[in-house]
Amino acid sequence: MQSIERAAAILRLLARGSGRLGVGEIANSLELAKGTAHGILRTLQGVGFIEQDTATGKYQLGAALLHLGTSYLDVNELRSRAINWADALAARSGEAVRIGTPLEGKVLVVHHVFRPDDTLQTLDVGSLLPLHATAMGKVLLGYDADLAAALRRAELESFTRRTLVTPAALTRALAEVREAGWAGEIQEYIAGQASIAAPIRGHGGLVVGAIGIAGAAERMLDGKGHPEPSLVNYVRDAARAVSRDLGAARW
Amino acid sequence: MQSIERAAAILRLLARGSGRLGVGEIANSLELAKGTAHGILRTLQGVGFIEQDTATGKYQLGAALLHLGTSYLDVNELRSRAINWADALAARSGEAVRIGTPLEGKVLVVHHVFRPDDTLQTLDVGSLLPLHATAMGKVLLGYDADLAAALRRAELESFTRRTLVTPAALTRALAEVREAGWAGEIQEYIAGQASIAAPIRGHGGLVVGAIGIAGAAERMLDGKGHPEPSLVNYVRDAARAVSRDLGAARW
DNA sequence: AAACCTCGGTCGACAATGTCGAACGGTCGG
DNA sequence: CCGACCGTTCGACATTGTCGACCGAGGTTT
Repeated sequence: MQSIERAAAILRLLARGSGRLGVGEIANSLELAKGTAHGILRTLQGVGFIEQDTATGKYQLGAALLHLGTSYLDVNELRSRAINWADALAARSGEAVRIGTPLEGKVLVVHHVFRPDDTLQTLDVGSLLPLHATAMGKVLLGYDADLAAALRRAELESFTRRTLVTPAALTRALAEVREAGWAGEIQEYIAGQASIAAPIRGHGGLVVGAIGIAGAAERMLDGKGHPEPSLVNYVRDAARAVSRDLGAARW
Repeated sequence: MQSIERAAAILRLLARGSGRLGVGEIANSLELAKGTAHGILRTLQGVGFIEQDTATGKYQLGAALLHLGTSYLDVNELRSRAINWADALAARSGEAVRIGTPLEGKVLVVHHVFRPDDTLQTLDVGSLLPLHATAMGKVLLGYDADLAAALRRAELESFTRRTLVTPAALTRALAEVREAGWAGEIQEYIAGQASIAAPIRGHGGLVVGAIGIAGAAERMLDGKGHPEPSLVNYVRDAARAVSRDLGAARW
């Protein structure tokens, strides 16, 4: 059903570009005839998925998507089961908690609990984080061979001096994740920040997501520069609890 | 482009039903052949807009929609311009602030600032509120004749004893809104709650949204049971400020 | 001020594409 | 064990989306 696929590609393009795009730019990016692109755009506008700036004639994402997106949150079982455990984990660890699931070669944040007592934070439910530079991403990569294989074909973007950018380093890290049953990340995504995450398993023991905490490196690490063991245990306990709620038998 | 329209109808259906639906149910609701519905569903699944429960075979909304929805928030000019004024309004009024825009005969909440000092609230960005039972909705209806005409063909749902359910009462209320330049609502949506809202105007003075506060009726009303004048002024000032930011010349 | 370019939008002919209904195989309930 | 129901597959048909050339408006350059 190629017209729907093309429509989806247009929406993804508009979401990535973070701005307004014209018919010509869209048709060019997707290698479509201008007329074809125009037809799809007009239909998407009709259903409210995109809006057109009356002044410039350019297109941007539409309001109907916001409602669909939050409706997804209501239905998402991973999120609804994890929500209580996430609050508890935030209270025990004193750090911000996130729950993520893979999407388009990134980690989609489906839930986010702010760090207790710190009010100036922005909610990043719906944002996409890199797979190779976050603890949640490493967990998902470690337990999903397809995901790891897909990433190996792409270039590993560097965010800080400590980001793992070579496939060899990443492969080694993922093996450690599988052995340990959890993942850590120290200043590989944001300088001064570290994170810890563990896998959430669904029905048959399959990893469907990850739960993790993130915060200032000095709070997350012990004297030897490793992730604080007590925090690791909090995260692993939370992950196991959520997995149990989801029906994963013996994890 | 009917296949895209049908795909959008399926997504709306899944968002409304707040649960998983089977191929048969979807095909029935939309009066499609089962085979046709299946084709669209499989494509939507391919692009991540829906997911299929492996156990029951039923379909639900997918993760890609969450990212698109939050991407919409990033590009929405109404929201980005209003965000600072909304914080100020919340601080001055001491109440929760919402910004809304019309969508599918409802009010879509595009921004929400919690009431200061009260932490136990749920973020309802992305939710849909009724047009006829909220102050924001009345504002949008008062300044958009098409919207009001569309609602007149539908039944007015009753939420509390005070909800306006007759077209005559609503028409009268909307006339008052236009005359006063703001709208109030007292226990018409949720018992014990009241709200005040004012219109936000875009470029040519056209009303593109509404900003309002909502809270416990005893805090929102003066001795005579009317919306507290000082709060009304705070809301109107905020609405004017946002309108100015959006380029509305002399409002 | 006139010529030019770029942009979003329109149109009509062609065929690729999505539609439909019937048939298949699985599971669940009686 | 039978029957009903479900998601899925398949192939023939024609509807529907695709394409590229053309149009007119707005802005820029000459």
